[in-house]
Amino acid sequence: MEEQLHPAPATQTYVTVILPLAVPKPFTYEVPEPLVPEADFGKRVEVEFGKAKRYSALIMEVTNQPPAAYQPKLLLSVIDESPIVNETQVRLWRWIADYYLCTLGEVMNAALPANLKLSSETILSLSPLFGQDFSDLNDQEYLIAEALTIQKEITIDDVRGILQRKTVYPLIRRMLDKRILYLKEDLKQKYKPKTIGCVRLQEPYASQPKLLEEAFTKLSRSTRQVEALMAYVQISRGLDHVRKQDVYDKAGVDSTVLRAIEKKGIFELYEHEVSRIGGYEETTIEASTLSDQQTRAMAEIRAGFEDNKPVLLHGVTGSGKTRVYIELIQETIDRGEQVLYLLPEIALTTQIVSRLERVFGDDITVYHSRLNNNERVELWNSVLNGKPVLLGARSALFLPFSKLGLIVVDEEHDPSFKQYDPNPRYNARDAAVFLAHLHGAKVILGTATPSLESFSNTKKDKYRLVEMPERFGGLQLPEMKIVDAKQELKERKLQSHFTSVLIDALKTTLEQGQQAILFQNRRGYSPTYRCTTCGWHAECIQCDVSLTYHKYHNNLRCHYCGYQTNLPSSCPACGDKKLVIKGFGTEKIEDELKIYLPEARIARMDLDTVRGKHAHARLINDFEEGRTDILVGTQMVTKGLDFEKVAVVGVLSADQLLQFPDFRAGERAFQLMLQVAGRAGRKHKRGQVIIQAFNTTSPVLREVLAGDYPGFFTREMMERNQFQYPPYVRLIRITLKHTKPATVNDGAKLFEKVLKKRLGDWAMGPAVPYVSRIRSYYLLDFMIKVPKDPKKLAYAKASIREATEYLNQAKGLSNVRVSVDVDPY
DNA sequence: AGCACGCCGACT
DNA sequence: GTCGGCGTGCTC
Repeated sequence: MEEQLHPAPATQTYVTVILPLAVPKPFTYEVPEPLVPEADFGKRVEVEFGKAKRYSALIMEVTNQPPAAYQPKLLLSVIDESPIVNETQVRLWRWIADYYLCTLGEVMNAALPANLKLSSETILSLSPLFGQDFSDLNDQEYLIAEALTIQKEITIDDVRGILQRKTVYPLIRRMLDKRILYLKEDLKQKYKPKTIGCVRLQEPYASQPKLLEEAFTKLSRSTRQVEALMAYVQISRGLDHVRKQDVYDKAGVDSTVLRAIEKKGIFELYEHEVSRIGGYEETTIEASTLSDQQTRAMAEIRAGFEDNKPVLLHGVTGSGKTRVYIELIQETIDRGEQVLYLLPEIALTTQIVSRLERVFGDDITVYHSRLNNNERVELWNSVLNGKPVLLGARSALFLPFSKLGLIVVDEEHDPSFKQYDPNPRYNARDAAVFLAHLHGAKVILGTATPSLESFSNTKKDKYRLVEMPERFGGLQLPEMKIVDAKQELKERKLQSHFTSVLIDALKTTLEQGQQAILFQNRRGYSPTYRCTTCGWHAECIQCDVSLTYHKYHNNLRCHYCGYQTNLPSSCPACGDKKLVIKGFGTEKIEDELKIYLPEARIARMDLDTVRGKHAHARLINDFEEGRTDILVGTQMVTKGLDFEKVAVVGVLSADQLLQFPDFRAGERAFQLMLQVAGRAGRKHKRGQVIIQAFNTTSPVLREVLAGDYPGFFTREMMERNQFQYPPYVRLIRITLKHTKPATVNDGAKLFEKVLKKRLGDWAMGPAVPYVSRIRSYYLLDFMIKVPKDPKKLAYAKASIREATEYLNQAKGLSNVRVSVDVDPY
């Protein structure tokens, strides 16, 4: 028997991988012999793609089947020791890619935290946590660390140069794991503890106010110290925590004074965690027993779960839905299964989170948009290791759950569960239902104002409906009032945007030491900069929209692309200097309110004022602790906030909500008004809701007034049926874009031809959208209404693909971009 | 998504 | 004569 020097391997191994790019299909690589044992599903691998690009790709399949048409490249390395995703996750990805018409790579991009997606250009720096102790490092790690002490920042390509080798990802991953390296962006978001410096009295003064006089005597040698103590006493009335800063401001002292008083045993300085622990539901949420209503709801929910149906929990604000969730979560944890609790992003910073944290302690983790990349990876791993409860916004859907038992989608109706702009344009609520199906988990969708989609699903017995119509503890629903602004205008009682009814109510509120929330929808009513002579107004140079005036920065900005410019001193069109700011934004409301209620402390909460990392929490904290009387804000004031002392809630202009040019305007208006109304009146007192409107005849207003969801549902469904809108049909919006208007037009004509040939009058368009140009791209929209039938949906999607291919094969039109939005919101 | 290849205008 | 504009097609 002759001996072979190089026995050929019996079979060659290949892997198909997803690349983190918008390439339509998976790619295949050959696995070099030594890497074969490591190459498994769900691990990342380093691959060369194109001429010199390297990416970390994800293994989808290991096979012995060589590709027929080409010779695959070799895999460079296997990055992970164990898989970072499981098969269930990838099944969800596939469903999303298929349902929402995008590539797996795009879904993967949305799903994986940035730290798990290394590429050649990724910039590395030395971790601030890593000292100068190089003794634990091996030779290669040492070389990189040394280079970083000299250069501060290097790219992964630089690492290749330093080490004189091509495969560096596994090494870099190990160094990231060991906290030697950081990715650059992490440094931008340094960890800041969520605390504010506060001051309080030490014992015995804290519990015996009578002794304060003695304290004043003790300090009498220093006037500044007396002033500080006096300031403290004045500020502290009715507050749980007094900020050092407030004492500094009021008494005109600095920290040395406070520290001196601390030394004398009177003050104590401490850091107060900025948690928004509210007063109201504390007692109800943690009550050990369920109310009758909650008990009944639990039974109905269980019955729905038994039948394997998602449950829609329709409970008015204050009915104690959270208490029910807690019960369900506890049961799930006790079974040793995981829970995913989805909330709209903005609601993640509110009281509901701290409530759940108090109940579940370390079992709960919050997945925030503000986490940095290392924290994200840590969280990813903790879910992988079986963390029981995960609270997060829509992207939390992608975390590596292994044994999910329950998904809670809170505020189910909220439009922010739908992502648009970057693919995948998925709806997290709907994807959650599918994810639950994959895990055999239960789903509960909760809201005070169900979306028409979900509610109609209960009518079709696709979902099970559970109702909680009463507020917890017999709380009364607020008194609702619609004020006719047109009438007041006639009677000359209207003061700019405020009716006399609203102003009077606010005055009473302030006199009684209560608080108020005013809601102003932002969309379409932002302040613009106009010339009074010729009517010119400032427009974005890249988008077809007016620029919005921002008082805080004193400049003009585009809300679509972020473009900003200074105020022109004279009109660019006619040269006149009579330029004015026109509009009706929250900023303007705030200013004008100060005229009518000069003594009120007013704060504004909108996209501009909550931009900073802690700004949002701070606004809420101030309001909660009584440092503000009136909170003026946009949608965000409607989300998950409960304040005890809110006596009045005002909706400044219902007209704006109702007149919005969208088939969902009525639904949105109904939801928003009821949500804001839910903020009024808590523990002791019945609240008041004042809705101002010029046109008071809309049926939606009547339904809001009566809190009549069934009436609203029936009427709205009739309209949707009449005009063929969801939930009666499925909508798909297709947007074509190009930098040249003529090119999009030509493209749209071609696209239309194919689409209409296949889809007939399901297809509508092309139409110029409301905003016709964004970031220098001209847009044209098609809308497709597909009957609710899976086969027809598949046919419609195939037709869209065909039309897109046809368009991109046409000469001169290949770079017309086509984006598809299934179930647009 | 990148990136190279390739074919037509304003410049040393 | 070349530099460079971006339209086109490909990447295992």
